[in-house]
Amino acid sequence: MHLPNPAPIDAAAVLAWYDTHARDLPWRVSPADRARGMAPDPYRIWLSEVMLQQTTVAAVKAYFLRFTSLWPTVFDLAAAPLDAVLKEWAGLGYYARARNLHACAQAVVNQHGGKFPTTSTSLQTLPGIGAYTSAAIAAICFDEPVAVLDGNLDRVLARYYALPVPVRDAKEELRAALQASVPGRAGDFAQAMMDLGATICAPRTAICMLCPIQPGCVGTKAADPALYPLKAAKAERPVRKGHAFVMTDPAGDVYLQTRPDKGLLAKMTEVPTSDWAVDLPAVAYPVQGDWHHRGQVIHIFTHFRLELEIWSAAVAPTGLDKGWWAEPKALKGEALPTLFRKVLAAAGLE
DNA sequence: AAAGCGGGGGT
DNA sequence: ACCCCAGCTTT
Repeated sequence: MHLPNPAPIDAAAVLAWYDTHARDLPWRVSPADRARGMAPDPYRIWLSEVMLQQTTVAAVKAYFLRFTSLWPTVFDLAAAPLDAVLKEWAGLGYYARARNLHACAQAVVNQHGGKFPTTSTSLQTLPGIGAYTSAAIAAICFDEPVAVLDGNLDRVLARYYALPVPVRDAKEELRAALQASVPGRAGDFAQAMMDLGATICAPRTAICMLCPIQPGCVGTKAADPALYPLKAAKAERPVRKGHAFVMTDPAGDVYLQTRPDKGLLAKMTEVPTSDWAVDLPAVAYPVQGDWHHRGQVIHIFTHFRLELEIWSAAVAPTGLDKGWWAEPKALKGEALPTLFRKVLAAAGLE
């Protein structure tokens, strides 16, 4: 074991800090309102938590406000077409989240009468809700005394315990240590610890002087807390290359199509491309036309770097049947991931 | 247990 | 250039 006898976090100190330093977030019930008995809306907490998976608060805010404006309740979201949800999600990334979000809304409506389950165990059976999100919803909405452990908390706890191994190799120990620290105000505690990780114990800077749990922090005693968490070996990012084809018809409309149901950017909108390969494939234009090279687009995915050669041409609107022709001014409303917005921009559209 | 899956902002 | 973020699902 790496933590033979981990001291619990001083939850009272964390909560006292939170009472005066809680961030003001669109989906949050403030600690003062919570103390008055105001309870968070599980729909809004769920929506925010799904959006926040691997995504920063700053990026989420506008999407959250847009979604709750369009679909104020889980019934509204469940009744929306998946296409509309994907369009609104475009640009936020990890598009499986949007498909699971829609499926989850429908499950809540059709199988739970429109009410979210109230325990972490039952929440975890829903699409797109895993260990973290189920715990977060149960704690924040229903004060279930459960450990809410995310990447943010991994870092805080690795520092607090001066964890001598990468977090990956001690995940359950950290969870047990956090679980042993959860107080009655479980929801506020969960949110407080995340605020602590975001504002005090941040990835590169730890403002230990302001930290409510600095007295018990082994990382500050033993060494520089910023040394933690220890990093596992890094994997190199491979490169893939391909061609992208932007076609306009005599009316100036752009040819778009829908990506396959599974895999990368599933069901999102794209322009035709070649395969993406280690060696740049030979150019094979989709149809005849006066093709021009419009430069290169580089896009970084988590697991590879993509380099696309951009080609554009004015073509006759025949011989293409999979997709549709879209007016350039309507591109903003399409379910285009950032990659293909870059492609269209390189071709002089958008 | 490992791999696949986006995008953006901070440093 | 690199890091990392309120992770989940599939294999």
